[in-house]
Amino acid sequence: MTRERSIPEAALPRLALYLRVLGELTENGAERVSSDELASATGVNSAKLRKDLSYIGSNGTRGVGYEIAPLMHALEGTLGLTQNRSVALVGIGNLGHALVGYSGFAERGFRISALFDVDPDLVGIPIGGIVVEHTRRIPEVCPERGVTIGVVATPGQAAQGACDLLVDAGVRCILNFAPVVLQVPSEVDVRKVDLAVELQILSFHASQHGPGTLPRVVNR
Amino acid sequence: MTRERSIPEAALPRLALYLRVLGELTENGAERVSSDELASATGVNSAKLRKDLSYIGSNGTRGVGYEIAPLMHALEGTLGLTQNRSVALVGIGNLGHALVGYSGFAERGFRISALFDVDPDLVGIPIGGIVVEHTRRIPEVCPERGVTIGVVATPGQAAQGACDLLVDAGVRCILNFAPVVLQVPSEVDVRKVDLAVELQILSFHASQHGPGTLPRVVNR
DNA sequence: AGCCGCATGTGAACGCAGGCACAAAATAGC
DNA sequence: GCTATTTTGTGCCTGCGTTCACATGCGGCT
Ligand SMILES: NC(=O)c1ccc[n+]([C@@H]2O[C@H](COP(=O)([O-])OP(=O)(O)OC[C@H]3O[C@@H](n4cnc5c(N)ncnc54)[C@H](O)[C@@H]3O)[C@@H](O)[C@H]2O)c1
Ligand SMILES: NC(=O)c1ccc[n+]([C@@H]2O[C@H](COP(=O)([O-])OP(=O)(O)OC[C@H]3O[C@@H](n4cnc5c(N)ncnc54)[C@H](O)[C@@H]3O)[C@@H](O)[C@H]2O)c1
Repeated sequence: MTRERSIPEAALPRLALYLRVLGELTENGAERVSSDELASATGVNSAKLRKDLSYIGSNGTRGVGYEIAPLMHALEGTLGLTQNRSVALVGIGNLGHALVGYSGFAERGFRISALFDVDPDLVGIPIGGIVVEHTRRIPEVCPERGVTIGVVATPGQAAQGACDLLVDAGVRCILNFAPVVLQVPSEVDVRKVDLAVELQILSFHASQHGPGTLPRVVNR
Repeated sequence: MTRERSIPEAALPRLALYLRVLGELTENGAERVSSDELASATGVNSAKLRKDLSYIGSNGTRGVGYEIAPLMHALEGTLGLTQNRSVALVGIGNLGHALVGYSGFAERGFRISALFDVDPDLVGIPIGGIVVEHTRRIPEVCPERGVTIGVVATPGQAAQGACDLLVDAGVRCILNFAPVVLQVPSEVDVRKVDLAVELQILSFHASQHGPGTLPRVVNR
């Protein structure tokens, strides 16, 4: 097995993107694709795309292109999607409910298998087919259900505590929606999604675009 | 006014992070902060932090540190947060509802001022105090309400259409939650939040961490 | 008033990522 | 079987971002 030790971090989101677009192409009946086609469908430079694919082994045929099915398989293998990933969600509020109801996770092989909250009105009732457990049961329930990834969607001040419990439970990958910087041991990987930050970056660009950009009516 | 033309793109999320943490420090009664303190609170290298702050002008005092209040003001000015930003949200489903109810936007000066959907059960009823309009009214309503930023939270196949309407309405900044690559004119700035991609990146790291990482029960 | 210590601001080196352009390989056609 | 065509795979260069290390400048102390 060629365990390539060096896939650039910057390539990972693109690999996931290729995988999704390839899935769409398959639905349209395609079996092969060239790097130029896939590049324009994903908005990625074709040379960069080929280099990305080369990180996971040479799956293409020169003069022809890439066979979609094995390429998708290789991508799934690289991203670790062959083993169904089990996800625990902590904090079943507005955002948590939306995440539970989101079909996009299951489609990519992620199964939400445990829900946690501290609200007595929530604990014990099923949401999306899964009974909400009390947060204190994280260290017990997560190993039972083979949880690999933890999602933190609690209010900010509760996030570090939730994170600590997940880490205690052996979870080494955490996706954090709370607007706090989580402190974790070095072996734990945290990714943060901060929507306010996204808006602030857009706001910066809005300021730059037109210096006096106040939204003006489109002339038609 | 020193309009520094060159703030690295990579620094922007950090600037937003500094701003939030400085706000927390203010709540705790702090008035000054050193680059080392702020660096450890944000998890950023202190030299990088100082360089980031230098992009928006020299707000520090050597031997002392940074005065928090003026620094926050400078950050807000740079990020364009002094003018209250008006946000339109298209697609009021599970995710859309969560976004409407999210207080974190208002806290940072973003006001959701228009909601759009095509569902006849939604159009006309108020959600979070704002009446949902039909999507076709985007080009009319957005300029009226001074919308600067559009958020797309429709299903994938509707996202491009929603995006086009926003662009027609003069919106130049778009935050996209749908799992599609939006096509926009070059003057429009799109940021994408794809939760499935985040999970896939975590999944990759989980595969790398322990080669045979199947979640094992914590020994206690 | 002058000196000392301390934190900022930044020059310079390094490393990573992106993109061009071409060589290598495989197929199709003659 | 040989050549032409097409598309992959990649070497090399360029530019950006990060980090180190230190000079700079300011406040406090005597
Ligand atoms: N709603 C959004 O659109 C949105 C967007 C971006 C970020 N966020 C962030 O996501 C987090 C959740 O947002 P929300 O809108 O769902 O908030 P919410 O208040 O609706 O839900 C929070 C949930 O967490 C639970 N909770 C509280 N303390 C807990 C603890 N110690 N352990 C476990 N669960 C606990 C609460 O019972 C509640 O169910 C917040 O940090 C918020 O800043 C939300
Ligand atoms: N729910 C989540 O946690 C989550 C997470 C990540 C990404 N997403 C993405 O966000 C988007 C919305 O997710 P959701 O769970 O809210 O879906 P949803 O089905 O609950 O809501 C979609 C909403 O969009 C509306 N809509 C449909 N066509 C429209 C159109 N042409 N114009 C305007 N509105 C239209 C529908 O009426 C509905 O209200 C999807 O693309 C989804 O992939 C959702």
